[in-house]
Amino acid sequence: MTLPELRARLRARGERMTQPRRIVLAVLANHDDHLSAEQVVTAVEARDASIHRSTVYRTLDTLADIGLVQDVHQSHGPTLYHLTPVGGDHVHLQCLSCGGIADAPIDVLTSTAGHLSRIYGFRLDLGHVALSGTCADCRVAEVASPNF
Amino acid sequence: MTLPELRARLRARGERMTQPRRIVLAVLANHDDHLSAEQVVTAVEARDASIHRSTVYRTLDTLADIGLVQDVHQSHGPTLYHLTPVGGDHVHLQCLSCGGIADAPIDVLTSTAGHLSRIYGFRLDLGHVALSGTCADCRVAEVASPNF
DNA sequence: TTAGATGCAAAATGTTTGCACCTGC
DNA sequence: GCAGGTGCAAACATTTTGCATCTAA
Repeated sequence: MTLPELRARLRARGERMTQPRRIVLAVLANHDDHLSAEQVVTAVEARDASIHRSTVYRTLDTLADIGLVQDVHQSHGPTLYHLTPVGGDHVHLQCLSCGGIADAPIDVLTSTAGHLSRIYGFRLDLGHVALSGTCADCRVAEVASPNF
Repeated sequence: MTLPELRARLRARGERMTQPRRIVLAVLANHDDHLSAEQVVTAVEARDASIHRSTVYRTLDTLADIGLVQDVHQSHGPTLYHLTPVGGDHVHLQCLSCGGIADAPIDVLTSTAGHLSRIYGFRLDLGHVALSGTCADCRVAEVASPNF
């Protein structure tokens, strides 16, 4: 999404396009991986040192409310942020061993989502989900040196 | 699981059954819902005020390492703990609206788990998973007062 | 012009750590 | 007796908040 488009979406919600918001959006747009608030703060400060960390936190919060960014919660460590993907949501796979996060298409969860909705009335929030487990690389490493 | 059994499992790992550990286990055994470390601290202090919060954190950590307790990570808020269920793992469904956590049987995720293992080599940690979404009650509330 | 956004400092929240002392085995 | 566990105090990491000031529209 381009900055004018993002601005239009902000305005549509009665929000203003300010310098800090412009820079936060630019930072997120320049990274395809997921960033912690602290990483965003660092990247924002590199562009404009006068922008305060609390503003970055508030901005990420606002953008998440609006739906322009999504937050992912890790098992350990801080919340991560990324621009809402245009092509639709993805699921996050977090490796408890190396901490890495990989994306997977939502259809790995569609049958689960239907199941939960039908049986429990629970509407699964697909983009927000972070599934914990062990990635392929770490499984190999486990076999190589078991229990260590 | 009874205390003697828990003690045996501790000893099997070379760990000691101490007063703080006894009390933490008793507290967890007396709650079928999931408790935050802070809630465990409060309950433990009610039984023995001399037990320090850091000991509770360390104890929960140790017990989780051993596998006697499991930790669940919420979208917002602290890590929750519960005794490892004897009947096998369950999945946690967290409502982003009311914050409530409900349990569901693991089989809602078994097809997803198979899928992830086959296609991505990712081994899903079923008991650790907390799925975000909206619970049935909050969905009803949404319909009653949309966008508020 | 003015509602809403920001900068700052300070606090809140949740958790970890270093170290001297204590205790279960 | 002694390795391992505990209490304490202090640090740490992440995030939130109150308030005066500033700025986009």
